[in-house]
Amino acid sequence: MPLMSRTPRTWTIAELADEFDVTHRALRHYEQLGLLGPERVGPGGSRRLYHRRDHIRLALILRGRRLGFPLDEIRTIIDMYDDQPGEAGQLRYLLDQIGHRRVDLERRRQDIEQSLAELEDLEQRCRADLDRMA
Amino acid sequence: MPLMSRTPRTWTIAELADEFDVTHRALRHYEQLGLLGPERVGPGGSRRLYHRRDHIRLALILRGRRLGFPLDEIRTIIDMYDDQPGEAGQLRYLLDQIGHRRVDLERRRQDIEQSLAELEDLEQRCRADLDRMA
DNA sequence: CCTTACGTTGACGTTAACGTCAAGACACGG
DNA sequence: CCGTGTCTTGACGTTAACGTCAACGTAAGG
Repeated sequence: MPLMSRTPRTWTIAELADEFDVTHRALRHYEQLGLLGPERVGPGGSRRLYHRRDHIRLALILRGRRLGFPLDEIRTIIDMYDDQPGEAGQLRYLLDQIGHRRVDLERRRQDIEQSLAELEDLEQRCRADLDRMA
Repeated sequence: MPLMSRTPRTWTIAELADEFDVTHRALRHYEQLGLLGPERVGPGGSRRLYHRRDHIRLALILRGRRLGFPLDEIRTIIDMYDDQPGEAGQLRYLLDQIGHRRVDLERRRQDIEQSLAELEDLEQRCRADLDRMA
């Protein structure tokens, strides 16, 4: 009975695109911008092979996209997770970046909660109007 | 002593652009897309005059922009607040749209909270690393 | 009257994030 | 051997959201 490590899965471009519902083209685009780095296999290294790392990064990319972040900003963000800096100065710099990110995200959360509140308010008024008509 | 209504303020394009830190060009753009509708004053109606309605809408526009919504989607959203439909069918349609919006916003909130959680996790690890080094 | 400030309308330029061909390599079933 | 499917690399097209002139009008101050 194995102790850890399930089948070390990999993906072809079609499988990955399928699973995340993005196009082949988009994956190539993310790669050109340095967001993904699939292995090259086959004759002359002509085919892309995606590993768990890419799978994880793609999920982060798409979440960032849903939140409206530009791709190059997304890259610097997810790179923060991958690179484990060993030097103190780098660590401090990273902590600083994290701080900025947090401020940004918390502001967005504020915006969203405001929007939701106003939306629910509008909803109440609509329901009231409907009730009055019935 | 007046009962209500403070000075019914209006804005020139420069004042509005200044207050919200956007460009004259952006305001014209929003107008072309139907997001703003300033009054026209001066000789031959050659100058724009923005009222409270535009002021409010602009705030909503910018919040939508911060959240990454496309401008035409923002327009349909803020139009929901302005148009008070009197007919039952329209009201039901509006309630339906509100539902969609809510789903969207709640998903975004989820994304953001996930991001924040991971960020704080990373922050902890960084601080731990720093402490270990000191 | 001349400059300066503020405003106007085109109209073309730019960036981001892909979409959309075109043309070709490689493997496999029939 | 031939078509079908999957993949590759260019390379050009597209949309959104403005930026950036250019050219002009008007009002105010000196």
